[in-house]
Amino acid sequence: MINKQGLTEEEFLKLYDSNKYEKPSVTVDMLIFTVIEEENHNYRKLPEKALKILMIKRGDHPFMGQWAVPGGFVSVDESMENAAKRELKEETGIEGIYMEQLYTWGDVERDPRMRVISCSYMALVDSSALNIQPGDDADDARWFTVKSDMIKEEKAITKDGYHLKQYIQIKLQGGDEEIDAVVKITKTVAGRGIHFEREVIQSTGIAFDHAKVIQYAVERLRNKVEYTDIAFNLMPELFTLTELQQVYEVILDKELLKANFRRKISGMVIETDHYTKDAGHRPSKLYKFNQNWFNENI
Amino acid sequence: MINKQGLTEEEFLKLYDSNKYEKPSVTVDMLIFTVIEEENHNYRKLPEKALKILMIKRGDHPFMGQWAVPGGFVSVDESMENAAKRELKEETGIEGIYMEQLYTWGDVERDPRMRVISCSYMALVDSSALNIQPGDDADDARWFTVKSDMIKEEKAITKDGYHLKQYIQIKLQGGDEEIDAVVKITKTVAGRGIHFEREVIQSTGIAFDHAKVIQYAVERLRNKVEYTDIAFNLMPELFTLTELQQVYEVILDKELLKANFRRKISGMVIETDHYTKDAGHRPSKLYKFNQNWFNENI
DNA sequence: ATAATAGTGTCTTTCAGACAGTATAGT
DNA sequence: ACTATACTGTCTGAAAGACACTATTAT
Repeated sequence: MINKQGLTEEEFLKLYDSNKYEKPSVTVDMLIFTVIEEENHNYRKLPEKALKILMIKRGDHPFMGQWAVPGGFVSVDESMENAAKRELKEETGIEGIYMEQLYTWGDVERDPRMRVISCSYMALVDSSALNIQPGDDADDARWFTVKSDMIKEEKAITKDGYHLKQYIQIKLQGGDEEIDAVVKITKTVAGRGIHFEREVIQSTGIAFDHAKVIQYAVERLRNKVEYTDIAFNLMPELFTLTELQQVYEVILDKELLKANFRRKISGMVIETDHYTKDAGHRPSKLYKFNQNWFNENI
Repeated sequence: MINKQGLTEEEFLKLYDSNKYEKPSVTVDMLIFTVIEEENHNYRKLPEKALKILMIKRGDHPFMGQWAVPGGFVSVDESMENAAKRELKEETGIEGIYMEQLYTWGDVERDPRMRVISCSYMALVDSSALNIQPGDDADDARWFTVKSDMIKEEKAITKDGYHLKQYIQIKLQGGDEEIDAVVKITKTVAGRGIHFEREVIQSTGIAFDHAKVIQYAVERLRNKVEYTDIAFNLMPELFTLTELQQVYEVILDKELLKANFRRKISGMVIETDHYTKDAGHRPSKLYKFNQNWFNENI
């Protein structure tokens, strides 16, 4: 077939100049979450758990000294998913874990160096795989406890709708570092039109716009925990139902009733013959993930 | 603050070379859906509705003569969302409608011209705004009826899990054109690892990998219709509950029971004093969208 | 009168939330 | 015996599914 300039597809492709226009840079950002047990002092009590995210201290400008989510540039000859896997491995040594694409951030002023479009991925690691090796262009890699709480909500009525503003505080705590930020989510309703906007309005120590990326990821994780089996990616091979419940509670940031929780997840797990021991109280049966749950249910 | 090379942030930014590495091109693709009434022959019967997507006939290589979703390149000085809005307006004349980001496709061989990363957006238009003007680099723009059906499902057990392959046929029909494709979705479960892959395995007349983008969008739309108010973006200002139900049915591709449907959406609508007339049967009350539904419920 | 749609009432089943109760290891 | 956890049974109310019934218009 020949086009208007009289070229075949082969000729067209040979003549095509892919550098006619200036291009943005593309990066991938990895939000790596895990749930870790905190220190325990009472031999009888079970250890508490906390949701953690891996952050890297920036060793160079811009945002030097602040903490950022690991990530890097996508080169022209690798797929975005492979770039994400490569970054994950380079910066943490972790491989073969659960990963899903979150969102692509395309604002113009995200990076003071140049125009950068960033595609964020969320990865979930089970707490047993925790050998983090900081990469080259980073001073330090560290797990931070994540807290995400709505601190204010405002509603303003307009002539044909309203604005709803939610202020969500992201608090990260890791060792001696405690950094936080506030993300403002604006929902604008006008007539039948609905529009969302997410903006970092305050940040101490969290680099770039990563506070809103983290807030988005936590929101997605909370949603998905309720209706998928995503939480099992945070569990070791064998686990007790109480441990599983703790993971749900830590993500949802609320307490659940044991009997109801067990009823709800009963189809997603398979009993084993193993038990915990030496716990200072009644031992608990160990369970494993039921791979077939999703297909039985949908 | 000074970095390892002894540069301040200002100096660093001045010296930074953003063209060290070759960059991929970035495009936005717009999946514009609407629900339109089909021709009606019986004066008494209500017209049937169909889910439609806007496609553009490619006027040049590659995929010349095939149909593609509207889209275009993101320039370095516009945000991705603005690029999406601009494309929407340029190619269709439509403005100010519902739009959400869907997914970013990052495979290496998506476009024979060069490496292209494509971010897809879904837009929903109400059926009353239908003045489509084809843009410059397109021969023709047309609404196609969308059908998405699973035609085959295979499960193969492996030593520590299984592969689940779903074959989904995308059928587009618009005027004299009838084009289709098959998308294969592979779910690989190995141990606790889960991985999804989406691949176009057959396509007649649908350009690039757009068949899988459309399949993904329809899946998302079906999900969101069930638990959000997204369907109202497809409705005119005033509508009957039967029309609303038809929109739900067309998206979900199944019939719903009237009484249950009305109970379910009762909180999302507000009664008006208006009625339909001249319909060969009992007139119907007109409703409008209840802007406050989401906030009352969450 | 009739065809076709508009609109309501209610029975049943399912599921989430709340709570009370029993069981069992280690010290 | 005591403590902290493991595990189960059941009541309640809300929501989803199924179905039967009444109401109203243009022709």
